[in-house]
Amino acid sequence: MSQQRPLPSQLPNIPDRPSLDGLEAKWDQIWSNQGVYTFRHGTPRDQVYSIDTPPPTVSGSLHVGHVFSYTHTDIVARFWRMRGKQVFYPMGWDDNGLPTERRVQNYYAVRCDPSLPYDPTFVPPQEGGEGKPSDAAHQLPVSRRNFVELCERLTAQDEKQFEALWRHLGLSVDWGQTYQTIDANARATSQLAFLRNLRRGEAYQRLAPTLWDVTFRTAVAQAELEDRIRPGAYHRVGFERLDGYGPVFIETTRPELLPACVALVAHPDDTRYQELFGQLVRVPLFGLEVPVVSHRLAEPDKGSGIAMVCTFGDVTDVIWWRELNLPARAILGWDGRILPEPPAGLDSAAGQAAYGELAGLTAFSARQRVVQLLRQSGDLVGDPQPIEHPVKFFERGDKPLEIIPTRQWYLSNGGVDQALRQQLMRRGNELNWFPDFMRVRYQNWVEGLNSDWLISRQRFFGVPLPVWYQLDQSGQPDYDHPVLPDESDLPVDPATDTPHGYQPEQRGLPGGFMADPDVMDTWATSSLTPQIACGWRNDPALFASTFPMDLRPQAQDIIRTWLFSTVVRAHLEQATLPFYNAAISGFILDPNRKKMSKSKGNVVTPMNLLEEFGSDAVRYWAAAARLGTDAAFDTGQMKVGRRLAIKILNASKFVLSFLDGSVDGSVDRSVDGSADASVASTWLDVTNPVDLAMLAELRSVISRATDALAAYDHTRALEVTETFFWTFCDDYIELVKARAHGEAGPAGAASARQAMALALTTLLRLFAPFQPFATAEVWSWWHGSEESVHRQAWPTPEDLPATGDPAILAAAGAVLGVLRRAKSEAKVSMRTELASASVGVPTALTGPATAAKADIMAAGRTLELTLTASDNDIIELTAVEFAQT
RNA sequence: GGGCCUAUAGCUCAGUUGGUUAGAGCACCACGUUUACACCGUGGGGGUCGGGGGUUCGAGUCCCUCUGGGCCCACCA
Repeated sequence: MSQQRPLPSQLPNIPDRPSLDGLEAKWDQIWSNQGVYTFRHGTPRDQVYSIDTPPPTVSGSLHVGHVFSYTHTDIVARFWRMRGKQVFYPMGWDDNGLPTERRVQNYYAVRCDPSLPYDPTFVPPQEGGEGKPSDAAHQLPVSRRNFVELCERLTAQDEKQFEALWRHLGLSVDWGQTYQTIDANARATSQLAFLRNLRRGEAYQRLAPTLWDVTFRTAVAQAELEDRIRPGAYHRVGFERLDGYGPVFIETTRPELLPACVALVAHPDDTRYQELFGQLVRVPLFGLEVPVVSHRLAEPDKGSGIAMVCTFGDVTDVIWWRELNLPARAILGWDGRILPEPPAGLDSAAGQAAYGELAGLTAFSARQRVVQLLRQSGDLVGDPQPIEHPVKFFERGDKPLEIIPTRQWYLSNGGVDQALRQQLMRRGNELNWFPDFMRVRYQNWVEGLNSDWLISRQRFFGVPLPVWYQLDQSGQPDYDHPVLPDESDLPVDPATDTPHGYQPEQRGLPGGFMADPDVMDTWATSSLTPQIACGWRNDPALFASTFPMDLRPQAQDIIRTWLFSTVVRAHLEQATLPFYNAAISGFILDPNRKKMSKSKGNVVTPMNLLEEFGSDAVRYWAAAARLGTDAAFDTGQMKVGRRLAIKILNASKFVLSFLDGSVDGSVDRSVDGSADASVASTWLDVTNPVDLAMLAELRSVISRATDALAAYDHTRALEVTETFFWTFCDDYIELVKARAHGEAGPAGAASARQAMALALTTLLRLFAPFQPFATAEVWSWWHGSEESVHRQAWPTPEDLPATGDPAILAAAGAVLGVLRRAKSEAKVSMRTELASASVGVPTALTGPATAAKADIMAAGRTLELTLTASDNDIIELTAVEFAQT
């Protein structure tokens, strides 16, 4: 609410030499104590701006890319807060998943064994092991619950460090709103959502070929794949025809899968193989008889045009196997090694002997062995032909994925159900994308889905699937009728908790029960960050006032994972988008234009950066880069940002030095109130055309900056504000300095002082989202530290008078520039007086320039100034006379 | 194989529906101890807008094409 408050007759808080040093710690403390960023519960939805902050992975370190993108989000948060919204700006910590699991194993020298009981008195054998991974033999097995406790303990330390960095950077997060993706509420939320999915038939179990990482020994989802170019070789291998004609030659990159061969396949129109379709051929070495079949996916111009189908060499094999109803003859185990026993059907003595040569070998070694055997038998034609080809990898893995039949949980995501796919496509179109072209990434991904979302993982640290199975009298689980917990019991750990209707002693016994051994994909929890942060499960009032959220800020590389999966969950559970706007930040490139990342070893430690340049400076660098655009790591920009912050301090100090009880520079509108109708009273003193011109220009700056920020274009807002600010400092202040000192009388002084004050209060608020520390510091000189600039109302054009002609300031600046150039070319001080000067001014600018003539003469130390209309369209000096010294 | 982004001064980038002589900052050069600021100020030099073609009175901007860089997707025998 507006209150007319007497201005202090002096402003004692202004230091003689303003400095940025120490502002981060000072203001973080004050903001924290005053709760400047605290979200007010119970605020109606339309007065809330809610942000689905990306929870950083805590088992790593923050790098400069985080500083970059989180700054973008903070600018948005600060803008909307000043626009009067209650900003819901939580911070999550992603401590769920493989990175934490590995780190805890090494740090405490333990490993998770879900079959073990919980030990409440457990003490880890070691604390602080970093560096080399300790091998499994030296890791003490512990229960899942003990393991999770260790994860929580370790990540709590990381989270403190992360929070310290974010505070130093000036993120206006409400630190009372934090969550962890492995905390009890996140686990319960994740399990609850799963149970609801299960109840509606969206989650289901299948025994099916699964993309499998042999290092982590877990299934992985389509979204976690990446192609890598790897060397390989075509091996030309002959299959004996049973009709007595010569052999059929195929080319394969995976000869070790010959014992898993179930058919040969060629295109139905391929004339070369027409007579073979329906016939049997014999697999070399292994003696299996397999049919020759046809399928449209076989490409006549690839290799010999006829391929062997194995169970399973790649995803095409899976398609052929499924669509052609071929038998399964899997030979790879979970560890990626050839299974000890030959598959069904491999009956011949020679075949079994050959298989025995491979059993137990890795795929790589088996391949070499098979090549030797094929050479000996004469079935390999020529030498293998080296090629480079894309191979599917788990994005975190370093061995090629295999495809292994396993029992897994899936969540419907449009990969199978075409109607759902169309709905999700529409959700992507409903969403506002910044920049808009990122929408295409989403569309590409949804269009390319080829299976439902595989959400089960054969890992230990994660949210357990909340499922048990009853065991029949022979001890076999009944997968078709899972035993589920009550929603009120969540979170549960089926490995230690007992389902209703059973006794703990019945675990694992015939007639008893067993736990589903798996945990959920980390994205199965991360995809619920809006539901977790907004209290879907346990705080309906908060949920109502914050969901769907306003903004999802995130990186471009996880559109297919985090963004898409979040859309899926909200669509299935709430039948809405989870958020209305998505702001996609780019990557940070090092000076060689390579993506900066930890693995590339070219990362700068963020805290060092913040300490060296100052947080406002680093924020400036980040703010100067547009959403969706990769940005260069550029300390030059940080220096510029630092210069700007210092300039804000110094210019403000100068302006404030003129303020006393006669000048009301405050536009008294707190962020929680409405515009003060009496604001215009402060305009009455502003009478000089130069002052009015400056304020008119600033009105336009307010409009442009506001429009830009409302459209998530923070770079534009910063640019217009900054450009104006430097003109304000370099031209306007210089023009009116003498008048403000009273050299042109009290009315002129009052006008200049009032105009400067209005400009300053406006500029500080326009800069506040970008330079929170410098602006807070200056605001406190003026209004005391009890009142934060960060809760002031965002400026509106109506705050300032509109009667001025901006051309006056522009013309005055240009004429002043001509006088300065004359002095610069004469190599004299800017203080040097000019006895007289004549300046030719384009006709259209003579009026505006003349309106500022007195200020130009004072700023240019020119005793006699003649402004003449010129046909020329540039401003030029026509005569000058230096004063005698 | 399909698609997206990008190419403007030595560097980092603006350039909003096509419209005077393409801008800023950094860097560079010159000058200046100006009581807001030496973590400074003032002024200056510097660009055939990636190449080629086209539309237009007029193209950095629109179209075609080629090339370089970054990225996404794809069934990888």
